[in-house]
This record gives sequence, structure tokens and C-alpha cells, in this order.
Amino acid sequence: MNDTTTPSATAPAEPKTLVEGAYNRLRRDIIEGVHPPGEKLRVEHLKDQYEVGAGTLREALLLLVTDALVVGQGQRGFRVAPISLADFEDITRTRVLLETEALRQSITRGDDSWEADLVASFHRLSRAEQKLAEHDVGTTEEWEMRNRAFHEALIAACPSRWIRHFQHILYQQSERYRRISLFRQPIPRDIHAEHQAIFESSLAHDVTRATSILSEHILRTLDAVKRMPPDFFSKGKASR
Amino acid sequence: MNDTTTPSATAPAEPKTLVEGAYNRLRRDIIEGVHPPGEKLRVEHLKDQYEVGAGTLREALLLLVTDALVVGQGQRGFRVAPISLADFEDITRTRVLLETEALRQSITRGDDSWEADLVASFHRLSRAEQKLAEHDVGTTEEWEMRNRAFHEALIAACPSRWIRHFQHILYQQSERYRRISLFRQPIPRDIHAEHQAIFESSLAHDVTRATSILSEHILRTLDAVKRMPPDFFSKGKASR
DNA sequence: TCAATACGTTTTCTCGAGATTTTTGATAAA
DNA sequence: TTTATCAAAAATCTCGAGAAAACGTATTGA
Repeated sequence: MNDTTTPSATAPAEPKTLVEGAYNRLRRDIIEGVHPPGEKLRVEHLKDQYEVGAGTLREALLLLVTDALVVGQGQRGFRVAPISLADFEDITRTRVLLETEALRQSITRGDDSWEADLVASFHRLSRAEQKLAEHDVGTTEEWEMRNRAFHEALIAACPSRWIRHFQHILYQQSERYRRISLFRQPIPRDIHAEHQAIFESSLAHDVTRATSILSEHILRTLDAVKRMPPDFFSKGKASR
Repeated sequence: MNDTTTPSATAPAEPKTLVEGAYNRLRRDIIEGVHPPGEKLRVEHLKDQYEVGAGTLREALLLLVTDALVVGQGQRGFRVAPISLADFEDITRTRVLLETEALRQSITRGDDSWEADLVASFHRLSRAEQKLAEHDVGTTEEWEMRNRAFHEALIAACPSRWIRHFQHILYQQSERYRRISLFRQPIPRDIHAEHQAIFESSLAHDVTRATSILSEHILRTLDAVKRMPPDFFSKGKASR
């Protein structure tokens, strides 16, 4: 929505300020689970870890409230936003609502340039999935970036900045759930096939088919998380 | 979504911290147009006006980025988010998408308690609209609060926190447009009749009718804004 | 007259220290 | 053992000053 909150997912874009730098690193660490859900985020400790002043780190935390990755309770500091199955179900269903609508508009309005970008990002994603299938270590990071880029390319032609903004937030949220759950067990789904089906029907401007497959694609991750051990979410309550 | 960003619209809830206090007052002033769109928000000037330190005011501005009422561009300070007809059209259509879905779920799941709250908030809104019709001065503030409360009561039974969160942001945005445009000219619409129709069909659990009327209700404000003088938005560019 | 450069001013960004508030831990009472 | 009270410790919130960057203005040269 603006420079401060969306530092361009494709090009990392050099942080122009210390606050932005701390914000970016903190966000990555939260999404990757370095700071687990519910953890107390003490300014005094974190300022050393991220090598910035106390005020600067506070501002970075405030910015993370924007992404709903951190919750602040006045006079009682900050915490990593907690997770729960109910929350992920909510995220997923809302994401389906927004992302299918965005894809519908994107396919309808998408021009040659949109198609070209989509082809490119699908190709990059395919390569990453190929490497992933060959069990190359250290490629999940790359896959995550390209998966995000692919999903953003799909809806890039949607003219609604607000839908894209909300989709960005929700994607970020679901990425957190995916990282701390899915990658701990082998992925049974043929994700590449799903992506290919979405890609081809989108390129063919088949709105009905594309949105339908995308919807299933997103919901399938919810099913996978539902099959996690039932006490998985309950332990992410508090750090003390 | 959390204490910091949603200080409970119904009960103003004493700000527990100076940052929250400055945040609340700044937000109100931006929505009411005291700080017009595009205005540069200089910390040095504003800290005296709102009687807080520079760092504190900076944090309040950061929080306003969450609501997309302020945009910050690293190393170049903050501005009131600009407005445009295209943006309002986007806000309105996205709001229709989310708010009709929320109402659908709310009507489906709403119990007796939801109905009771809805009846109460509609009554309060009706009284305010009565006073407004009698040209009582200084009641628009009250009407705004009750109108918001009514719209929130409608979707209160929607179980999705995320949809309600996004709806809250979009409502706030459209309130800004409404205040700086609609109330400058007499309101030709019979808004009370529209509200009554939404109220009655919702209470009757008539999903199709309720969502359809709500949709028209929201879109009608867009039509009204479209009839504003064409140079209305272009002057809200910059302050220098 | 216009463009480009250099200087001075304004503003933002950053940090560390002091004042409040919350939390912790121990002691005493029921 | 549990509950209540109170003091110490830790963390948060707040402020003002210094460093860095951006902006506006005046000067210079063509």
C-alpha cells in the first residue's frame, strides 16, 4: 500500500532507514518461526540482537502491527501474534474470497504484458519445484519467494489496490502457518500440478476453471494443517 | 484486530498510553479533514499541537499507517494519504464484496443476542436521523458514531475476524470521503428508509434481500461522490 | 533569461537516559 | 497448601538532543 509496508516483494529494495531494516529482518524471523507465536518481544533484548536503538526497534514493532504479525497491548509490550487452527481457517477462507475475486478481475483485464509476466514467474516457480523434488537442500527459501511471486503475478492485473493489499497481508499470514507446520513433514501433494493447472487455465482466460482450481489449491493447505497433531497449536500460547 | 489498532468503536476506551491518545486524536482529525489529504505531517510542528514528544508522535504516525490514513516514505517523512475518485471507487467496491459476505454469514449465524443488539443500534441510529432531519446542529458527529455502530452490529455475528478487520479499515476510509464531500451539500437521499430496509430484511433473516439492499446502499454513496465538482479531488494533491 | 551548483536551513532519523508501570519473588497470614 | 500483601526488579513508555538527509535559496556562469 505504501513504501513503508510493502518494500516490493520481487526486488528486496535496500532499506532506506534503520527502522525499515529492522522491520524487514524481524518480519522474516517471525514468519520463519525464529520468534514463535505468542513470544514476548522485549525491546531491551531485541535491540542488541538487531543492533539498533530502543526507540528504533519500537518503531519496527509498530510497523509489524500493520501486518498483524505482532500485537501490542498498551503499557504491556509486544508479542508475536498467536496462532490457532480457527485463525488459519479464517485466513484461508477470507483469502479464497479475495484471491478468487482478484483472479477473476485479473484474467478479465489482463493484457499481453500480464501474460508475459505470468509465464515468466511460472517458469521460475517450476524450476524451483524441480529442485525441490530433487531434494536439494536450502531451496525452500527460493521456492517460497517464487511461489509468492507467482501468486502475485496471477492477480497483478486486478485493478483493485485494496484487494491486492489485503491479499498481501493474508498471504503473509498463511506463509507463517505453512512454514511452521507443512515443511516439518514430507509434502504429499503434487503442488506443481496444481500450479500448472492454475497457470494454464489463467492463460487461457478461463475464469471459471481458474478460480475454481485456485480455490481448491488454497483450501488444500488448510486440510493439511488440520491433519497436524491436535496439540500443535495449544503449545504456542505464551513464553512465560 | 488488537488493542493497539482497534480501540473499540463503541466505548472510546481511555487511552492507556500517550501514543494511543495522540493516535486517536490524529486519526479523528484526519478523518474529519482537519488535516486534508496530501498534507505533509511534520513531526516538529505536530508535537506541540498534540502536546507529546517527537518520538511519541512519530509512533502515533506509524500506527496510522496501519489504517492507511497516513503514508510514510522513508527519509522523507509522512503525509496524509491522498484521495482520488478511483480510490474511493476501489474502496466502495471492495467494501461491497466484504460487507455483503459478512452480512450473509452474520444473518445465517446470528442468534437472539445478535438480533437484540441490532434492534438497539437501529433504534439509536433512527433517533439520530430524526434529529438530523430536524436540522439540529452538532448532531452529525453523533450520527456518524451510530451509523458506524449500526453497520458493525449488522455484521457482528460474522465469525470471520479478518473480514471484520478489513471492513473496519474500509469503513474508516469511506468515512473520510463522506465527511469531506457529502456533508457539504444537502443530502438528497432518504438514508433512513435505506437503513430501515436493511434492518428489517436482516432481522427477517432474508439473506438475498438484505445483501442486495446493503450493496445498493453502499454504492449509492459512490454515485453521490461522483457528482462532486470534477476538480474536487485534484486539489488535494500536495501542501507545497 | 535560464540552468547548474553550492550553501544554509529545515526536517527527519536515531540514540540514550529518566519516569511510570508492570511483573516477579518473598514473606506473612488464613 | 493457599491466599494476600508488599518490596525489589525488570520492562515499557516518554522525552530531548545530536547526526544525517532532504529541501529551499542564492549565487555563478553561459
